[in-house]
Order: sequence, then C-alpha cells, then structure tokens
Amino acid sequence: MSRVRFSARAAGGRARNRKEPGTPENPADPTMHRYRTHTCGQLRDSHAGETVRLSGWVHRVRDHGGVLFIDLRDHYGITQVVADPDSPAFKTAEELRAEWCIKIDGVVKRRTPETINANLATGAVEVFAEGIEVLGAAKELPLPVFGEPDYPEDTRLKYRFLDLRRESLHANIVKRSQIITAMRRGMGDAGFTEYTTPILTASSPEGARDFLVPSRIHPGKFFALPQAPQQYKQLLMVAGFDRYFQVAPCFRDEDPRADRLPGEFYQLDLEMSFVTQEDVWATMTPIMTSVFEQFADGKPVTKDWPRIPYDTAIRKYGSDKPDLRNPIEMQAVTEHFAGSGFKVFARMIEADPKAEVWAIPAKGGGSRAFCDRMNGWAQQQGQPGLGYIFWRTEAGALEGAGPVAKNIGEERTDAIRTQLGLGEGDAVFFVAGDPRKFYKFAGEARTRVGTDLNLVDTERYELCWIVDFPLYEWDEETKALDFAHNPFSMPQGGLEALTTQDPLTIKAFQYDAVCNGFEIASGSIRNQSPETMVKAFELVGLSRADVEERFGGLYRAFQYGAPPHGGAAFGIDRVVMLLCGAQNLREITLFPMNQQAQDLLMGAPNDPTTKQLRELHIRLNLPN
RNA sequence: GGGGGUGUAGCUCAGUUGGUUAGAGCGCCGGCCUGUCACGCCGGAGGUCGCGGGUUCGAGCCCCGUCACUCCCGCCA
Repeated sequence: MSRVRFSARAAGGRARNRKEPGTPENPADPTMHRYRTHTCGQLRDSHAGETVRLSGWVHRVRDHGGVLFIDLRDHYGITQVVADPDSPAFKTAEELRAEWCIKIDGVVKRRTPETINANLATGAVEVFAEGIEVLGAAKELPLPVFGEPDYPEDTRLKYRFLDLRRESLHANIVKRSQIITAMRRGMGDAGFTEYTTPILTASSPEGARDFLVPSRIHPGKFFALPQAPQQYKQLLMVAGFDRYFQVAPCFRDEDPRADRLPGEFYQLDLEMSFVTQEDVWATMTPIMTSVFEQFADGKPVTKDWPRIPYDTAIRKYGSDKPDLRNPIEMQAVTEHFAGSGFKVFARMIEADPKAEVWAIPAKGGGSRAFCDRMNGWAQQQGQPGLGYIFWRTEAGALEGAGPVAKNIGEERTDAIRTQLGLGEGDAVFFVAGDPRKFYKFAGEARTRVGTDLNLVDTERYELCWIVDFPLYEWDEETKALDFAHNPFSMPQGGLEALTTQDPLTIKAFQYDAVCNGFEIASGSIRNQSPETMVKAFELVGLSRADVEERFGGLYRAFQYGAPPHGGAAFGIDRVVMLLCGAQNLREITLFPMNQQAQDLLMGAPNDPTTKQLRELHIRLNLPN
C-alpha cells in the first residue's frame, strides 16, 4: 500500500533527538527522546544499524506464529516492525490489536532484496523490536482504519477521530490546510492584508436565515453570526484599508447539499478600493490559477479565464455555472421550426413571440437507442419528451432520422445540421417554449448528453468568470421585483439606469467564478453612492428609512467619503473539494455536521440548563 | 415544508412466488503457521430482518404508519 501522503521533507528533523524535560527517560539510553527518535515515515536504508524509537498506531498485524509483523503508522507514514520469538518484546507484540497507540524500541535493519516493499517510503528497511510499550489501548473498533472500507456516515461522524486516521480523509485535511496557506501567500504577495472581523454581529435582513445568539446583558435582544463579512469589509474600504482579505468563517442556517455544508463554511473573502471589475478579475485570476496549479496534480488549469456574460451562459450552457469541460454549446434554431410541419413547435412559436427552440448538439449520439434513452430520461424529469434528429447514411446518402426530421422535411433538417456542424453518427435534441422556463432543463440535458457520450474531459480544471448578472429578477411567488444576487452591487449605468431603464434589463457589476460546474466565487463592484443605493432599494419596495434602519452602519459610512470599491469571496470548501476530487464536503472537513445539522461527535446542538435560560431571560416554546 | 433512495450479523451485501433452522465475504474471538506487507489455513461467537400495527394457516418478502441515514426541490443577498 502506498503511503505517499507526507513528503520526506515534512517528516525530516521534526522529532530527532528532541528531549522533553520532566518525562521519564529510557534507562537504556538516557539521551533518547521519551517517545520517538524518528517518525514512521522517516527511516531509509541509510539508517541501518541504528537503534531507534518509534511511536504510532498499530495499523495492521500479520502474525506468522514464529515471526510477527506490525505496520506502525503515524502522521508521516508507515514503518514495518518485526518481532522475533526470541525478542523480549514478542509477548507484548502478540497482544497488540489494531489502532493501539504504542511505542517501540528497536534496531533498523536493511531488508533483503526480495522482501523490500516498493509501495512504502520506508520499505527498504524494517525495525526489529526489542521493547514495546502500550501508550493507549483501543477497544474493538466501531470503524476500521486499515483499508478504509465504506462505513455509514453517522458512524463515521460519531467516531470522527478514527475516521480522520484514515489515509484519504487525513490527506484531504492536510491538503486543505496547504491550500489555505497557498491562498494566504498569494493574497499577501498581491499586497492584501488579512483582517479579522466580528463573529458576534447584527442580523442582516436580506439573504439566508441567520444563526442567533441571545444577549444576556440586553434581555430579549440577539446577536447574529455573520453570513459573510460583507458589510464589515465594505466598512474597511471606507476606513481606507484598500486591500483586505480574510479566511472568513460564515454562518447560514440553511438546509445543506452535497456541495453546501450545514451551518458554517469558509470563504476567501476580499475587497479592494479604487478598482473596476477588470481590476478584480486581473488580480484574482492569477492568484487562484496558481492555487489550482499547485494542487492540481499536474492536471491542466485554465490560465486565462474566459469572461462569459450571464445571458450568453444561459443560452449556450443553460446554467450560470457551466461546466466548460463539456464541449457542447447550445444554439437557437427557432427559425427552422417556425411554420414547419412539426406542429407542436410551430404552433408554440406562432402563439408566443417569446417562444424559442434550442438545439443541443450531440456529437456521436447518432443512434436510436441513445436518443430514446434521452427521451425517456426527459419524461422521467417531468418533461413531455425530448425531440431529436440523428443522422445516418442510408443507401449511400446522409439522412436525418427520427419523427422530427420526418415532420419538418429534408431541407430544414439539413439547415439545422449545417448550422450545428453535425454529420453522420451525430444527433441533436430540441427543447422548446419560453427560454426562461426551460433553460434549466436544457442545461441538465446538455450535461446528460455530455456525460453519457463521454465528451467531458474530467482530468482538467476549467475556470471562467460569469459576468453581467442582472441586478433584479422577477419573483413569481410574491409578484414583485427582487435583487437577483446582491443588493450591494452597483448597477451598470448607475443612478441613471435605475431611473430610466426597465429594471429587469439592468445589469450589475456582478460576477461569479465557476470551476467545472461549481460556483466557486461571487463578487461585485459595490454601490457606494447613498442616493443610488436608496434608489436601488426603492425599486424592490424599500424606503430610505428602511435602508437606514437595515443597513444603518454601511449607509452612514457612505455619507463620509466612501471610495469606489469591489471584491469577491471564494468558497474555500468547494475549491478544496474540487482539488481533492471529493464528491462531498464532509470528505474535506474535519468535524462536519450531518444533514440534520447535528454534530454527532460532540452532541451539538443540545439542551441548555435552566440556569442558562434564566440568565438569558428565555422561555422555551417548543413545537408539539 | 415537500419528493426520491436506502434500512437483513460490527460493516458490505444476497435472500426465489409469502413456506423447514435467514446466508456469504470482510471484521471480531480462539487455534495453527518463521518473511508477510489485502499473509495463509482450521474452528467459533455474533440476527428484535430499523420500529409499530395490519393482512395471512404462515411475513425479511404484501399493506398502513413511523423513525433513522442520504440525495434532491424549496431555501442558499
């Protein structure tokens, strides 16, 4: 088994000959450190002949009756320990069980050529045990470490300390720390300074649900944990700090997803003064590209991130977080269906000027079996179906096949084929209606086609900026205008746009960073003009007084010489997840909560004492 | 708040049309074994089939309810 997670450098020199005053010394060699002279990842054949002391966990025991092998593991690696029947340590060695914490004294010996284990960094040597001390015995394991077989999530969380001993999770956590270090270094090199902002703060009315913390000194009042340091970082800009960043804990009381932790997560939060959005992109693109390259294990990383307007992303990819590893780009083919014999689409186009037909080209998908499978999938998704054409050679001539081709005729079929650059063995799928209603489904179909046809190169990191987000969106439920993304964003066109333009057509200086289909950052140039801010909020039905009340600190700050500023926040957990190749945020988080937002190891949340409640002037009103 | 999936030994899973004593692999315990590194061989323990109710002569299997875990929708400026 390979134990390559820790570099030789990390293991080097850490524990060598370090004495710990006040602890019992080894009587045989009083200069020896109480617990270890080397780590378990350190010994090489150059150490042969040395008497060493190792401490670690019993990874695995192989008992041959006569000779007995112990794989001893610590943070740095694994070393094979040999116990011979004539060794004074043999009797203890026979008692050892998996995951006991032990200390062994022994002599390093070179392995004979045929017993060298090339999979182990220390595989050229083994340590012949002369003494074994049990430092911490272990009960029968609820969760094996060796071999890391699949185990239920709740067991893994309850015994997280064992789970974290497992190689892959242990390595992910180390990598996470290294990635954050690289981020800090990148930000520091670019002239940013890290400032910490309060954890106990005021509830902000927009956005996600807040976590509340009752105030003892002010009965009936509550702090909120910050959903992000958004207002603080803007205040820092007003305060003249210019380039701020922070590895910032963020708290949102929302239901989790595989790519969204419950409760708390981390952002690489940053803000800059006197910048345009071009400056933010120009600053952050090389920093993040470098972070990705450092941990991508040689996989290609986009250097020059394309900037894709939001509207274009929706039309081409059906998503504002497109996976650009998927080469499929959709196109509108409405004209080819207008007045055609395919009545379902033709009537739709006639009846509704907003109706369009989008085409999802599927290179290599030109078989009836594949097209039918996609159609079946669409119906499973609650769609009426998925129209398609596929091209084959029939009697020496290229022919568009399928019911759609039959209905629209040869000429239109060929016009579609030409527009999309398709040929024999290819297919195309059609989605029709009001794009605002079907674009998400079209995007899912694009993903599905790309995945099923193996068009997606998974061995790369494709990064881009999605820019020009709309400032407002129409909320169907409340039948009212709402901020699409971030109420602090500057509208493109400023105050004038707000007073003259149809609000739904106004873009914001608002952008996301996207990697492989995941939104990894969001940012904007902020609206730092008090009058523009008031106008922007008026359009969603909030008065000047509302703004003063809800964003009092920020609104006040903007009255006193606020600099133009903007920034972004990168989702650290998601970046780490991508770079670790993990499918779930729990695989890159030390002590995550489960889907019900419970910490099964610590038993949080739990009941307060009556004394605590009394001090806080809180009486519980529990649901039935 | 809603929907899907899963739930049988510590774990991963099999279990036929509803029919005898619910099985396998891994792990655990015991024994044997002097070169293994996923060691090997022999033996053993271990089950409220998530829980409750119903249908039936008979339920792991069918029905109803419920709980747990997980994925998704809502939510996530």
